[in-house]
Amino acid sequence: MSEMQKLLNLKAAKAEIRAENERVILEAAETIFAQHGFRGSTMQMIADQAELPKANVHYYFESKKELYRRVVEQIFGIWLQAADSFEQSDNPAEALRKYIEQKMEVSRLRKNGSKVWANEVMHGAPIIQDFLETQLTEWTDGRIEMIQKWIDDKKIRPINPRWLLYMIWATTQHYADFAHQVETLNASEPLSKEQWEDATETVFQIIWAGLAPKSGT
Amino acid sequence: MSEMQKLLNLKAAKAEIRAENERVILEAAETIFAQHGFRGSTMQMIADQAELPKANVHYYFESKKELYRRVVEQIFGIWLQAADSFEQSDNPAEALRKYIEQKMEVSRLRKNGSKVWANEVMHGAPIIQDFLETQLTEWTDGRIEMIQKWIDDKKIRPINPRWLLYMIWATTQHYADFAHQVETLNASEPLSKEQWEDATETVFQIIWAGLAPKSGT
DNA sequence: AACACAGTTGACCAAGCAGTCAAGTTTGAT
DNA sequence: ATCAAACTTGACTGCTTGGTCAACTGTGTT
Repeated sequence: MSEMQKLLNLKAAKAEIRAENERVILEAAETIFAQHGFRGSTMQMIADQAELPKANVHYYFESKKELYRRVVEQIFGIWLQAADSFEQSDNPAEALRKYIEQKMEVSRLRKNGSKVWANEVMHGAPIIQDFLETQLTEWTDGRIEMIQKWIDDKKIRPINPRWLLYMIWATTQHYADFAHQVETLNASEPLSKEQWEDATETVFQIIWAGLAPKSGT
Repeated sequence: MSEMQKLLNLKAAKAEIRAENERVILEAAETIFAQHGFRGSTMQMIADQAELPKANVHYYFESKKELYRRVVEQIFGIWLQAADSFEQSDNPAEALRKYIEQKMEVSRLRKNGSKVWANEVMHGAPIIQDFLETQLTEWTDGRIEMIQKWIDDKKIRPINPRWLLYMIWATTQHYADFAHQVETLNASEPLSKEQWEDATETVFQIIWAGLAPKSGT
């Protein structure tokens, strides 16, 4: 083994421990922050969820704020990833279907992330204001332009694209952020696979029927 | 003045002070809870917002939880009031328009209330679970029946009424709960009167066009 | 003037919490 | 065996905060 190789092995082994622990803590933190909000969560709760001593959590993340910021950043990544599905087709019906399906899937599988994001925005986005002002603004403006083009090409009826986007965000995220209410109104049972599919289809159907130009024109 | 009259005057004067102070504190609490969540809000913040000493707030409300419960109950009242507008017409288009308009109006004028409600539900509704299980369930089931009748009468296309209701709730409440995001994406300006009207109209248009039976059938 | 009683308030306290620290342990290299 | 460096952890600390309390004020009655 060369000097370099040894060093790399050591570094790699240590890096793996670090990576794994950070992953575990971030996952635990997402769960706890989603359930109790930032102030309602304690480092002890997060440590217990991660099955680590509290001091160990502080070893990997300087402060509660820092940990929270990392959780929120991760979520924004997922949000952007889902957003890509908007680009996968030039056909409005297909693009919208893909996007709605993807957002519903995120709501189903990453409920906690969605809740943390909602909480953060609801409280004035103290941590992620810059994301909103830069990346989210750019993405939104781009999508609005795209939808406007569909309107100009008479592929969909003329509506304000911005309110359409908000409608899709709101409707799909509702199933994550208000999951507890949705469950309570479903006889306190989580939605079944069939119900998720039905809800997704219904959301798409209503929005698409609401946008499609009158047939025959 | 009779004995009775005197007593009543005194009682009335005192009751008024109490009523007024409770009103002021509840309003302050709604604002603070909306901004910071339950745990993020301190009694001191609420007292400052109400321009009263902290001990005085405790004189009128036994505990932070009690105060919070009162705020949430008040909001549920507003929610139910808005819900009534669903009943004002037998015509689906009119009933839906009224309901959407009403919910958007609540989002505009009672933003804070909506946020507190969202927060409460997102955290598992620890305080208002009974409301969800009784009143909200009953109301929802009633409305679903009503919408199902519209479908049976071919007044609207066949969709799952439940997902439609969630769509309306989500979309309209989005403008309150995510007001900060909406503002940031509006060049950090609150929506103008025209924008509120336009958004309301767009929401109704998309949903109604999404529901209306194909013309000619 | 004396009293009753609701309302007001500054000062205080005990609990809970984020963050620190110093004394450990583990792992791989020499 | 020894060392270095990353990782682990129980015990501790200072600050924040919900809630209490006892003294005080204002008002209307007798």
